[in-house]
Amino acid sequence: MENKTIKNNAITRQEDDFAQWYTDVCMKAELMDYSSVKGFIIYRPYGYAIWEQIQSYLDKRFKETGHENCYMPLVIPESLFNKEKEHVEGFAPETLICTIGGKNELEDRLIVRPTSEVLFCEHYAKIISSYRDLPKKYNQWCSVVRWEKTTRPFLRGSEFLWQEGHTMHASEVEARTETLSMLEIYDELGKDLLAIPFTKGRKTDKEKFAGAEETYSIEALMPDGKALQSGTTHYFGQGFAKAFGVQFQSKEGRLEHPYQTSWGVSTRLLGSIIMVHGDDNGLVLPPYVAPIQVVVVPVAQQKPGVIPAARAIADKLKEAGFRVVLDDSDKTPGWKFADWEMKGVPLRVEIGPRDIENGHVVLGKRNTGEKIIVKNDELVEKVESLLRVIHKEMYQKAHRYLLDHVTEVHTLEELKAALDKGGYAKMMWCGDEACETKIKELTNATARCMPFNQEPFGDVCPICGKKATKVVLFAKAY
RNA sequence: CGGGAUGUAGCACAGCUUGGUAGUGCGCUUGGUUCGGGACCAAGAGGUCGUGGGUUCGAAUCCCAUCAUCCCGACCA
Repeated sequence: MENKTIKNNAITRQEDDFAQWYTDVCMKAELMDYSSVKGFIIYRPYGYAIWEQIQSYLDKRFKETGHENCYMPLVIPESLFNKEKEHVEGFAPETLICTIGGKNELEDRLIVRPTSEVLFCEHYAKIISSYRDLPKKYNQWCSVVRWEKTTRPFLRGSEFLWQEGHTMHASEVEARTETLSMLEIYDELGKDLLAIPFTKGRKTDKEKFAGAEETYSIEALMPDGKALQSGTTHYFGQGFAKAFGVQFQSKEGRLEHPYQTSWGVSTRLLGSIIMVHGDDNGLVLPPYVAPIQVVVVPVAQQKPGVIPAARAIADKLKEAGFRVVLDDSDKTPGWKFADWEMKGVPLRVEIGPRDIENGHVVLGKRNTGEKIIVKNDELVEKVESLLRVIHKEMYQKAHRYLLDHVTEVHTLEELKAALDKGGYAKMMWCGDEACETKIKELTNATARCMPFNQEPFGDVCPICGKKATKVVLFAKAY
């Protein structure tokens, strides 16, 4: 038999060129396409459908926890944007500004929102006057624009889709609780839907959001050893409220500034999913975020009875609540197998004359390649349990990788070695930004976060030798 | 924004050095045979050579500019 291992639509192998592999998957799995403007990508239906799954999970969680959706304008007058100093300095270098309306030059130029803090503040100032008006817990689903210098699909775009929650609270405690509980929801998104173990922690002052008092993040570790910041929550204190004149009268009759938070995740999550789970055959989607959970592939479909049997199986699974597609296109089965593997569909049902005769089907697991024969009357239960198993296996695989790539370091040499290996270098840190900067200069790695489980394993900062009290994770980042 | 690489049919590429009628493979269309891991035969369709300018009788080919993509560095979700 002739060796036919050369595939028509093969993608670059991960070990040959991980970055090219990533781009190949984005394109070949039909997640996105490039547009004619740098950094602005087309979210194709299959890619957008993954985002819709994330949206529907989060939207439900947000509403359950008392948040309301709204929509703010696309543009911010420059004069308004300039009110909070740190915020402006943080975002000014990457704003897109509209200077012409119709045929006239604008007096107050319009910034295409890079984030909407100032718009929410302006509005909140109008509608909040009493403690009875608090808390205000708004969220919006939208896109934002940041004029990025180098861009990559999903990971860093000039425009990206996200949700941004903006809340105002009467007390500091309540706002701080909100900041942490939204981070928790993001973490659960990883556990429930994306099969990604996130590392939760607080950002150092150097890495925090422009204008925030505290920033927290979920970080995901990619197979090339780089960390990807996948979502952030911010505690603002009263900074923005003061800058924008948001005030309320407390129960005691005092005039006070409310305490504010904001939080967001973006389509960058698609990048996390692609890299964390993907393999040399393409995308591997976690079952609960997969737009298509089961694909039914008929074999020898021209033979009488095969298509109807395949359709009956697809219908049965749809009725049971799974997201199912029947592929009765006139490609060969081998082509379909490879194609749906590229698209990362978690479970495949093969059904041909032999199966029909025996009253069973063949199930193929995308994540392991394993094939399982299942009797027709056990199919629904088996699909349900297999999706659960696949999710668990994918989470555990990613979790194992994460655990294998956290290295405790006590010296600069160990830090460098750990970063060369890839993943997080866990270090005791003195808290001085100068040491952080030095690490960046020497290794190009940044402080990803100070993880929540702070178990000191030393008391000397490897950089300056002074007393170290904080556990920090350093890594190269996307 | 600095350094490097690449833009020729939907995709992958050859042709460029030495200027002279646009090529190959895959994909696509039609018909037929096939179908348990990317099938086969036959006949077809499809390209202002990224874009703009220049040199030339003549430019995919030489020159300049510009745009895009990828990689490596400085900024971010």
